[in-house]
Amino acid sequence: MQQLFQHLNGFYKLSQEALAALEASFEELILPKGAFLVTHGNVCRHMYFLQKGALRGFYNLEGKEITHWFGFENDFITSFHSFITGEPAVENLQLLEGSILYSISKEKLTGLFNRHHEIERLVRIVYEKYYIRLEERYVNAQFKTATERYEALLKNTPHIIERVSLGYISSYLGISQETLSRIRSRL
Amino acid sequence: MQQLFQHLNGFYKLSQEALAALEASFEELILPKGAFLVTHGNVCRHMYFLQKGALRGFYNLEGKEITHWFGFENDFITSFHSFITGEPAVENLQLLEGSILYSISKEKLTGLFNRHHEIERLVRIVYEKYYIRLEERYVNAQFKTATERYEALLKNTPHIIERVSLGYISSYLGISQETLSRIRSRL
DNA sequence: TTTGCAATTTGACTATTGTCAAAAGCAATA
DNA sequence: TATTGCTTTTGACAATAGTCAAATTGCAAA
Repeated sequence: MQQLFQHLNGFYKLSQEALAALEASFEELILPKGAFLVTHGNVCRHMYFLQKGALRGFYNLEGKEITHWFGFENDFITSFHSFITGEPAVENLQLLEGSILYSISKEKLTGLFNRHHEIERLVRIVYEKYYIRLEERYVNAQFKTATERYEALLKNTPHIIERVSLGYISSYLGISQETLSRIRSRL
Repeated sequence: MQQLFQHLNGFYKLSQEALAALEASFEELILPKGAFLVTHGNVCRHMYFLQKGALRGFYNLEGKEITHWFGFENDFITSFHSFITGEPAVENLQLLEGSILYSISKEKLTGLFNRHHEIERLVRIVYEKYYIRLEERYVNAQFKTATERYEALLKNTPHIIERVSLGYISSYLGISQETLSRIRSRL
């Protein structure tokens, strides 16, 4: 739990009381490679913190799996759409490695918001940061060529390339595996 | 101001006190077509609510203007990256039509957060909703073809096509103007 | 080591999109 | 009505990326 708290501290410094309340609300979760946190069609009622491990988010499009997201150490993870709206998730979240996570239900989180203004502030700040990050990914996706996107991945998140198979990465980059293979051979 | 309050009400219902505090903090802004809310290289210290009008966000890439965003009635507008981090904006925000806006400084907003937990809650909820919206745009950008992206635009936000010139729209879709013109002639 | 399977690369060809240049359409205005 | 400037369309060709199939590589189980 120390790792989670330290990470939270990077967003906003909480009081001892708030930290104690959080500590009582998170549950540790140890899951094997291949396990699913969220599956398509089901409502996702939890927010996860990934302490150790890796996972991918993917959905099905015309029979093919589209990987749209990777999560690693110190990421907050959920099907945001489902968690926020309460509607069934359109995507799946699956562990790529055996992982250690901490989970909190939406219900408990809402309760914490009511009792601790500062926890809601922390989450507001986390959303801000995640928003900016997503905006950057969006600009990358929309306005860069396949080669530029791969180069950005090499530069900004090389750990993805080291820990994830090419098939998933090419899907994540929105290009075919063959094209990615050719890009790599050219660089 | 009524329109802003009604819009906020759709996210979270504020008390009379909080509304009064907001009312005292927002400033009306009437600007002509072509005016800039934010320019590249300058820190954006305000959040805007667009009551009437339209605008685009764009940045320069290798001499070309890339339009990455449009704002219309009832949108919250800022250079999120700059507003949140305090760093200089990389993009410009320019009015496409004469517009009526309400503006609040980051400083005032932070003060409101401290005095009114419920205002911070409202903003947290707005961020959630904007996050989901951006996530959808991201998936569209990364995994759909040019034709599909244009069709999605027609279906989800037809007002954009009615009010914005093709040159901006093609840039927004991440395709050349000629390709967009050909897509339109084929449909 | 060898075998078997999955991941990755390569080849040949097709489809999509981009680029540059020219033409057509449209609207304000002199 | 003619002129001007801007937006949109069209044509010809080049570049980029996708698809399908086959070869190669890498790695783990036997």
